[in-house]
Amino acid sequence: MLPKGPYDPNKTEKEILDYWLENDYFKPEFRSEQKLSTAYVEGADKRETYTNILPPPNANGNLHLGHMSGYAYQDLMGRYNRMKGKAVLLLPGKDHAGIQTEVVFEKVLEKEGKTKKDMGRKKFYEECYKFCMENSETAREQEKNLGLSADFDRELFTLDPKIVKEVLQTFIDLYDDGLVYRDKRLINWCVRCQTALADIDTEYKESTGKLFYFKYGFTEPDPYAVEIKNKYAGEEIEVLVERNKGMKYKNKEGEEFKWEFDYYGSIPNETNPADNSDLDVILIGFDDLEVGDKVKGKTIGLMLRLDKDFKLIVINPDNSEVKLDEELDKHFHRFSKYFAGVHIRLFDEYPDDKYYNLGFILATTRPETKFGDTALCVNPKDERYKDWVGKEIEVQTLIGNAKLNIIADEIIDPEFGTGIMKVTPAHAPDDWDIAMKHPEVLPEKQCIGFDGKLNHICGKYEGMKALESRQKLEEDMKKQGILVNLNGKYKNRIQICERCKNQIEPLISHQWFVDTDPLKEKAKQLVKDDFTNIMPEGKENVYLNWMDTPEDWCITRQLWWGYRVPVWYKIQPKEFVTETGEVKERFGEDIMHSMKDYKEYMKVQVDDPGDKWVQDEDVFDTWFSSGQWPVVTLLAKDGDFEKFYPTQIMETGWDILIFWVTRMMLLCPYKAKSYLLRDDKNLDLTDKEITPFQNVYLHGLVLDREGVKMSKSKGNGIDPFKMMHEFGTDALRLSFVIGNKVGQNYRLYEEKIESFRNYCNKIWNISKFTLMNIGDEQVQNFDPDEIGNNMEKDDKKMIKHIDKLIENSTRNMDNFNFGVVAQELYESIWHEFADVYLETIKPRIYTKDRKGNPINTSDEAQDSRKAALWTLWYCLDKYLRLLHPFIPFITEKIWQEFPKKEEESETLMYAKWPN
RNA sequence: GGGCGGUUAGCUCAGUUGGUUUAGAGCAUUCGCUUGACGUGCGAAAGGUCACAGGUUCGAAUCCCGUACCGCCCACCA
Repeated sequence: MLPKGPYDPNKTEKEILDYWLENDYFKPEFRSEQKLSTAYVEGADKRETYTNILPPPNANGNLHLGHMSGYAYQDLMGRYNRMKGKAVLLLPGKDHAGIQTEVVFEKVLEKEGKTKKDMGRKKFYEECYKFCMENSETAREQEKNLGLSADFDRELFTLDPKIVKEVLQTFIDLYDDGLVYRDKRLINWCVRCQTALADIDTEYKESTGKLFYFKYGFTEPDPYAVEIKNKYAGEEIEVLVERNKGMKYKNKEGEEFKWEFDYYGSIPNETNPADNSDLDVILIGFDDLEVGDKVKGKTIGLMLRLDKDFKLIVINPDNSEVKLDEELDKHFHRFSKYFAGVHIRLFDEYPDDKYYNLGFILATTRPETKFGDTALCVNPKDERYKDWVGKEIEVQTLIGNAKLNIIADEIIDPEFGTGIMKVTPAHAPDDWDIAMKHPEVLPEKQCIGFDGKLNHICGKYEGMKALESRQKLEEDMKKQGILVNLNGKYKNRIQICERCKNQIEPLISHQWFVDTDPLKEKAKQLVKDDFTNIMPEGKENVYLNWMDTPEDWCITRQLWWGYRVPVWYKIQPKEFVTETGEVKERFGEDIMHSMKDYKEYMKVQVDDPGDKWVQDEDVFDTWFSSGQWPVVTLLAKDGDFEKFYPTQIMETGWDILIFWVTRMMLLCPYKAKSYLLRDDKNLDLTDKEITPFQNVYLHGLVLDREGVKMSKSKGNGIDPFKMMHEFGTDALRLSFVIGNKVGQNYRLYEEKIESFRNYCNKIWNISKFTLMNIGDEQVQNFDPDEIGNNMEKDDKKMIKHIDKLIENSTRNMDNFNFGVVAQELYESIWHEFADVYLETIKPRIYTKDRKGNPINTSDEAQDSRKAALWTLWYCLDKYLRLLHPFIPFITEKIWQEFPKKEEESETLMYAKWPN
């Protein structure tokens, strides 16, 4: 008998959980003596295995709703497969989560007034390990409370010695196979975290900044420009209006465009000292002019162009309305778009000859990287700069003169800025690529250090933080006449660290990289050939697209928390920047070695080679280890790999498809292969044997009521444990699943969970009603044939309905349509079974009327009653089985009281899925 | 710039290889109900041109083409 009153989840769950755990039901090795149990095995266990290596949550904090929703899916699939007769292994774990944990733990230390540096590497590692172990314990309890039927004795931490051993071995294998290498390269550097980051560990943020147009002016003033300046500065002159609005020009592609300007003229009867033609004049502040008019104005400045076609700027002194800044800005942009190196000098602002030099105008958002420029680059098709390509120029900078090559590359967009770019290979990814393509461009001239400050090659700016120096540079460039224009509201996107949100500084440094090309090929093919199937289907494209990006994977991080790289150097390598900004690494005798030469100074092995050898300071990217998770977890216990690999499913959120699933698909097939070939190099392995999982099920993210992703910082999260306490774990689990489909985000709020609490209570009451009416009857032992003969129309209809439901449910479970299954069950049990069937049979099953007089006493009525009771029993039996994967606690509790055949499984967990 | 998803009742969402039905559920709304499992309930009601426009079909929310709007991911912006 079930207790009276509404369903009490808190009490029941504890009782049922203990029951499950005490009996080792969560272990794949569980065997039962009961013949109807799916764990009943005669002789050796030859049950098919079903394995799900669970995504390990980060060991640095509490579990949240997102974790819980994943567990709900993982567990329901596990329980379903258990009921289908498979030996089910759900293998739990906890992730050390490298950089994230280091950041979190540093904050913990900060509160205690301690720092990482004070503690030292060893102590820090130990303390952080302890911190993670404590958190893991809490998380483990929470996982258990959710009813997650995982084998907790097999739980692993990513820094567990057994795991570490295998992860390091993978690195060594990759090295031996030439798939990892050490290289000096431009990487994303987080100045706050003091580590390199892979592209994927960075984000972009919208920002409004300044776009600086500055001049790389030639070292000598242009004599003609000086001559014009000296002749006309401040003069009143008469100008002949030459042309009017709408003159047509041809642009660099040969297309005609309309060059709109206001007024334009020439100085009659004068000789241009530059080339003996009339000197062109830009007129500002004159109205309604006609060609042929003569006007008087004051010369206020000179527009200089790289091709020496100078233009004098003349303003109408009588027009007080003219806004000079706007007018000049307009002209600057018009001219710079079509002509090389246009800039404007105002006679009174720039009286000295030295300002009248020619030079290139460049646009940049990061003037502080100027000191690292090693070339100028233009588009090869750009007519404006064609003649300059291949030449070397000497230009003025804020800290002295510099020589720069002018090169051409398709990557340059002629439309951007002035169509000419400064190449700063040590501080910008595109520039680095250009330097790699053009051997004449020096790639390494670093002017910003790992501390994010300008270094010694920046002269008086040394020691300033990159961002701080920008203001100072702006002032100085203005003072020296180098800044020719400034767009103060330029919108761009800045790259930031995913973890700490500080701006990324691209820097050159030595790191270890995985040559991903061959691994990506394999990973792509495994999915294309359906050895691994990704759900939802649409995400397969995302996966394949990522596999097509050619970039190698930077796997070293300059942290303390993680797997220390198993590489030893003869003398500790230390990066430094030479007098000229070149990045070097100190190896023994201060020599830069090629990769081949490295080997003399470097050993890749786990054990310490002894004196004079120092271990690499770096640790591996956390994804390098979690990317091997399905293999290394199974290698931790003897025989597991052989038994459980490849696994059947990887269930995780779609948001980490790129982060994690891709990495597993890169490393697991490789790792599985290299493990299997350890003893027998000639083994012939099939793709089916090495792929880590047959299916990838990507669940949606949990959103709040408004459709916004739940997060700590927004404070819109729901505490799953509060929900479990208030409404029951089954209700919470159901709320993740019901009416939801693969890959789709879904909104969650209390009322939803509450409604499933009500549903559980309904099931409770239906069961109470059923058991109460069955009473002492041995329904389970009734002869179905005899009952069939006595059945009435309602019974048959109900049986037919439930048979159809079973068929649908099984098909949908197999097709991963769990939301549909749960919803159909919901509607069936409530609106068919309870609302209709239960009500119609009441008159048949009661033995007494309202007054207590016996009824239904005739043989015929008794037969009919038995048929109804049997049907009740039959249906509830099926419902309990079908519902169990979704709401395990309440169904198990009812199952315990439910009339069962003698050989039936004692636990619903191993009761057969109906068919 | 490349890709993906969504658009169905007031709100949140299902709709399972096109057809069992008048397109369903939950929440909210209205009316009624101490009916012997359940008020965490029961009975009833109201609420939808399935984004828009075309096509395929005996038949379309479902398949195809296009449009609009919303959301997301990736790449790039000197």
